[in-house]
Amino acid sequence: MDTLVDKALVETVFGRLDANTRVMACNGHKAPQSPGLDCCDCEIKDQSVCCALDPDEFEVLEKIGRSQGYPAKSTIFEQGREAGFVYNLTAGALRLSKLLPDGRRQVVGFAMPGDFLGLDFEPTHLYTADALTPAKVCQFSRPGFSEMLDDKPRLLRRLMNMASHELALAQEQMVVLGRRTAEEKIAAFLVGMRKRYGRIHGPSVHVPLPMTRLDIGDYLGLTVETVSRMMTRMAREKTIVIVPDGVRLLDVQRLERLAEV
Amino acid sequence: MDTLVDKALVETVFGRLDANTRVMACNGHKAPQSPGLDCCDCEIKDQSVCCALDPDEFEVLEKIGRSQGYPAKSTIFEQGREAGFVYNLTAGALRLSKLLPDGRRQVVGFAMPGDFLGLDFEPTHLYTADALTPAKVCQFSRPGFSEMLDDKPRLLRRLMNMASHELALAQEQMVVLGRRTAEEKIAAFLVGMRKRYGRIHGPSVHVPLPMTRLDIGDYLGLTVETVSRMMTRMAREKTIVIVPDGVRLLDVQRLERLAEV
DNA sequence: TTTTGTCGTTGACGAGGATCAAAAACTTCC
DNA sequence: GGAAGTTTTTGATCCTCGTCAACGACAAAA
Repeated sequence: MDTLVDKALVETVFGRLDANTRVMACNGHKAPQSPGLDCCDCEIKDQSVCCALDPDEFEVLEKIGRSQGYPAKSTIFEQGREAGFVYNLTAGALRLSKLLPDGRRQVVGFAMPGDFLGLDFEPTHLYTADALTPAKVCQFSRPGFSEMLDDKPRLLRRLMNMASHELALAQEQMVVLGRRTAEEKIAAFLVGMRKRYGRIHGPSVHVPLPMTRLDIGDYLGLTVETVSRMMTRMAREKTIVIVPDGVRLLDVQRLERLAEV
Repeated sequence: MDTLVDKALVETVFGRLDANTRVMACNGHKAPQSPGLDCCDCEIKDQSVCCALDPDEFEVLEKIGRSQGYPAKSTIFEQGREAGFVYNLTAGALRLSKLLPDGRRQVVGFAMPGDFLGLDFEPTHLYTADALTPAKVCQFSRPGFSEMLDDKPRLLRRLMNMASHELALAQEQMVVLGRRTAEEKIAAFLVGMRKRYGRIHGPSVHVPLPMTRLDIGDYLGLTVETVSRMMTRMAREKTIVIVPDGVRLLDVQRLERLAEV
């Protein structure tokens, strides 16, 4: 089973790293030719798990990992297939979804840069990960990564914290799915997305939505039509503005009131 | 945020322990007078996390932990309150629930003997844990337990696996909440409870239900009335029989078809 | 340019489950 | 044993959201 962790949490967990640490990590080794890791160019290296490592530990990581790009709409891994890797998303956005035999679908999450997938070590993937935008990941072979975990308890401890934070988010999503109205679901979704983007690009009322209305519906337990209706209603009521590729939040307070715990 | 782990998983993770290990753990120390741990009498000591420890490690555990009984309907800990302990349920059943400000409630899980709560280290509890039956827990102070984790990577590794298994269950519950009909939800619930009891007491078509219909409704995102109606309908259709304190499953195949992934 | 496909929006209608109300069954406690 | 409270069941009615259908906007392909 795969685990997804939040970049902002990584930061919390590891503490913001100073420039020194970063340079050490980057200078501690020669960037290998492709395939291999390309960490000096990594957009999020100062926030990802990697920065928890000493230079020598970093060298091990590099041996078992490599950078990999995926075009939009491509599949990183598929539900039911053998799980060979652990992934750290460094750019782009992913949709994580579970499919029922009759075609019904539940989106269990959206991954953003800094998120980690596959921290569990189930033999097969329990959901499918598709790229919503062109995406870049660092991928590590499971046996190698697992061995490394046994060797680096500090790293393991942090991943543990990330996993339990992920569980907290999943339980919060249960409340949304089980006990909230369509309007509240949309509000909770928009506020949640804003929060996640805020951690990466700083707070803003502009919320990019790389996923379709269908994806949002499958995430919130609604149909496309209901998602569309609710969003146009919110736009009519001047709570949001629908813009290409996302929304602009006009009345954040109202949305937060609708979404409040 | 609190983590709940499945006893059967512990067993999987640790491997079934041989009698030798058990005796060692139990003999490795003198059982302290109350308050303190009372491990020699523990019903599930051969399956709980404790058995992952050497005798000397066990001694540390005993220093920071103590056994504690809770009567039915009492609260072990409450959403929003400061989280001072980590809990290992050794007897009874708990309801784990989140409350919205307006009174709506979502049950995020039911804990059974062997389950672990509070593995995360959030400052406050994110849900309330109430005893459905008289319950017994081993509770450990967080600072002490945390220190121990830093010291025992093998223990940490196992707890990590338990946490990510818990996340997998949470994601499966998202599918139930978001994409299943009332009938399918009940079927999934009954099949799931049967599976959990089966791991503790061996497979049986008799499934005890220590929670009320209201609890079940709050777990599945339904009202009491719908839960009651669906269960009586299943009884009318000879799929189940409703007995005092639970149900007897007559047509497991049909239930599993309704609940299938 | 036209064609084709995907995605988003809107409307009409209906069903599944919620809500409201009340009685029955079961517990708990004098 | 009876009284009071809780839990479960059942019925009648309502309403939110799903379903079905059609159209418009937009992008990529021909």
